Amino acid sequence: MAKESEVKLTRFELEVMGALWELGSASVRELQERLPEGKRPAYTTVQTIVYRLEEKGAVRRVKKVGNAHVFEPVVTKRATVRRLFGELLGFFGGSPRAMMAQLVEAGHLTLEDLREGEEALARLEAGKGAAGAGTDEGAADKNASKGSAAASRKAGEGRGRR
Amino acid sequence: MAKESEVKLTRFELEVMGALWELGSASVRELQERLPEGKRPAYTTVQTIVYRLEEKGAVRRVKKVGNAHVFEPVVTKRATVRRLFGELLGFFGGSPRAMMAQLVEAGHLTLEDLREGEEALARLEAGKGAAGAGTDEGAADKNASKGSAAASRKAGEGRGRR
DNA sequence: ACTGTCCTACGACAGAAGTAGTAGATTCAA
DNA sequence: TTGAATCTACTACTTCTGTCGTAGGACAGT
Repeated sequence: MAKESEVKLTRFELEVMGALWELGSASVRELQERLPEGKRPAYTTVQTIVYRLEEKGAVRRVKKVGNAHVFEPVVTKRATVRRLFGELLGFFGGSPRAMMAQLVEAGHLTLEDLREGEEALARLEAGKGAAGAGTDEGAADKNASKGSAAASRKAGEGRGRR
Repeated sequence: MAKESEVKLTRFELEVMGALWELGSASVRELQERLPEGKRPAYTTVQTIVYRLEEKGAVRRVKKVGNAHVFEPVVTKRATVRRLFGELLGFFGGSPRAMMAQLVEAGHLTLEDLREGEEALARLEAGKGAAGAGTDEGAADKNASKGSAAASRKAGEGRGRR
């Protein structure tokens, strides 16, 4: 079985995926508008990226709103972060410890951050043993942190004609 | 001043830099041989990468051993890890905490790893206040974890004749 | 002085990535 | 039914990356 987490994404593709993970699902235009002002490419540029992401199997179109396709992530943020984290680890001989040390020394991680990690660990310990928990994976992240305002704007809003 | 940490490195370039950070300084051949067997490209391929790294200002040639140039990193591992880590953070809205949580949940970080972080932090607390500590940066990492056996092999070894 | 080995400097290329324009189909509101 | 506003599906181009090959220079040993 072709591991979905095998897909290699470029920086820009990751950028778009990031937006998509946030929105949960979105149209090309929504994704474009979600990109930081500074580096916001033309609509068709984003479209191309989305198409390529589709070819790579990282996203898929789920429905149409108005005449626009709405895309949804296929590869999870989790799986992707895993991969990227792994690459980072590579620089430390695969030792998370060595990495932690440097991150802390460089001031990227505070005591609170570490504590949070421990708490997460505790939470995990507590709520496990039940149904298939653990490394889950499988479907797109449902952890859309912010407003999952998919399909808003003008694209298919107050249209009920016919 | 042009931030040296601004240099964008590709995956493969990072791979080579990783080898160079380990060795401290090395010739093209040494770098090539340090790459994992599976994906060890031709000598000239590595050479090209090194040249491009030189153009980007990520490495520089420090001397010649025999007739081979010896390169040394200019951008630090630390600065690079910082950048990459920052990119990862981007997926979590810049919140190290959120990231820690996910990393822990995904089983990438164990309690020991977190502890190590805390210890590093403690060490930091303890040994600070003295000479220029802190976020240092500036010169190439001197933390060559393993054998900094730069310039070994045949390239300029047992050649003392004339 | 000759020769084999190892480097360096370039030059080439194919494929990936980034960036967009265009023609034609859809949709929506008058 | 018309027209403006959008989209989609291509097509195109330029850079960037990954990969090498080759010609010619340096050296070390014979």
